[in-house]
Amino acid sequence: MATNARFAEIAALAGDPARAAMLHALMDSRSLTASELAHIAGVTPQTASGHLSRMTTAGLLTVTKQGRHRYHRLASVAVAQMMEGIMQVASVATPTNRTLVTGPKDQALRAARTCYDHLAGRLGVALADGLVASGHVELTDDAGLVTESGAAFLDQMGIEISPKSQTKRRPRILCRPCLDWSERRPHLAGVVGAALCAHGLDKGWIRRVRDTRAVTVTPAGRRIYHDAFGIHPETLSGLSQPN
Amino acid sequence: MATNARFAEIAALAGDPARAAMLHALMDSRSLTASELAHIAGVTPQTASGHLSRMTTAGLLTVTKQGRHRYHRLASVAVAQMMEGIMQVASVATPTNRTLVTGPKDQALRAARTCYDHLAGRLGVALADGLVASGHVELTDDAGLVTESGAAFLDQMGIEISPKSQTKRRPRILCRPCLDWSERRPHLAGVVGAALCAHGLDKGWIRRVRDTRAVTVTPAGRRIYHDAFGIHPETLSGLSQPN
DNA sequence: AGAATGCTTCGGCCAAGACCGAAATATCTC
DNA sequence: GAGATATTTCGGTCTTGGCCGAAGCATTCT
Repeated sequence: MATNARFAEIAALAGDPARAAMLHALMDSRSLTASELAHIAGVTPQTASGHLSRMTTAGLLTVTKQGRHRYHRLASVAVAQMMEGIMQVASVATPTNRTLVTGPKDQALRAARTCYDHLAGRLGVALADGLVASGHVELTDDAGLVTESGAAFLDQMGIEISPKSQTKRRPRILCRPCLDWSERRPHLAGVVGAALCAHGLDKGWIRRVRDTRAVTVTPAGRRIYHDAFGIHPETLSGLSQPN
Repeated sequence: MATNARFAEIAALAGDPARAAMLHALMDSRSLTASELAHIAGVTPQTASGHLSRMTTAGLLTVTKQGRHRYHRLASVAVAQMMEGIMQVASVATPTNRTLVTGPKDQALRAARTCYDHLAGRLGVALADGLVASGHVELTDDAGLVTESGAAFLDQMGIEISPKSQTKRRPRILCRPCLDWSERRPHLAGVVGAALCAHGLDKGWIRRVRDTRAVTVTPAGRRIYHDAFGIHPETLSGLSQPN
């Protein structure tokens, strides 16, 4: 069975600690150089080079050469979604229920992080909750949709979610729920999730923490996320530590 | 980073050919004994035993002991969804675009198969297409929903999609799109997909092919899938070979 | 009880591959 | 062109882990 071999090949590539660390680092949907990835994975450049070339030929990564740098990024959203799936399984407690040791770095990720192109962690879940509470979004574990009021709300906020490819003049636009591995509750992915994340970064409501997927909420963000999105101040206060 | 280690552990477990074959075999959401899985994976019982115990303690599988048999099955839908994600990535052509060799067994899977709890392959996609064409379902790559007419249609067909947990009296019920790895088009998963699959098996519209995830359409199914779901007869004719 | 079946544990073999040091290629800088 | 930086290739070591044969439990059958 050829498909089985390819399945195993892909999974095995994700199954090495060094490569997994690289893939995780690329989950913020940006490009990193080979040396940066080597540093992140904690291996020498030679070793990293081997890993990267294997992942590239397997179709997990794509490379863009720029001068003497080679920028690597995930080859497709499918790769990111595959990783979400693995994280989902990895996050459930084992039968032996060993408590996962969560370092400070991990704490920051649990507070707020990007998940490829959208927001996750407590912030992501709180955003989804706020939009659901105000009737702008309907969500289940399986699917989600933006209501007409939600479409109007997002439009008013200046958040564009109707790409040119949106040929149908359907009143509601669909979004994708993504089960949060740290919170075990759904947050917003898909077109809407990506738009919310991009817009937040653009407007300075949130800011990336250097070298991680973690983000922090700025004062401006704290204000707008409370006023417009209805997120409780107590929730927000835990997401703004600069660390 | 503890989470990274666990991520790699899970992915590595799925990344071995023998284990991958076992997991694939369990994707029909039923339980198989250790020896059956050993046979499927093409390894001796001892080897299989080791694999199975590792996957069980890692939380991928659960075991139910019954007499001298041990029935193994996927521990959760999360595991099945993780595998869908990996298959998704594995199914895209590599840059070198090597054509995947598709044996007869593979052909049967491409025609119609179960994907954990719902239908996939040409049949699954055709079903989704039919429901979309008749306005009973709306689908994008990101999300899907059952329209009011769709809810009425399913109800009339005797397909129950409102579990007791459905506390809200919302008129439309949500479903989940699942990108088909062989057809590269979405089919129906989630509550609705599972209900359609279970109902079809129950009514004898489709039948499982022994020892595989493949299914075939019975004459009764051919009739109803055409009359009620609007699937083109030419599409259906290719799905009924008994083999 | 004795035999057969299903499964697991133990011990040893062996190949795959992760890793690094050294050296070779690119590319940019001065 | 010389030197610095980024990345790859080569060669070799060493650990991991998949595999099976043999033996050991557990359960069921007669």
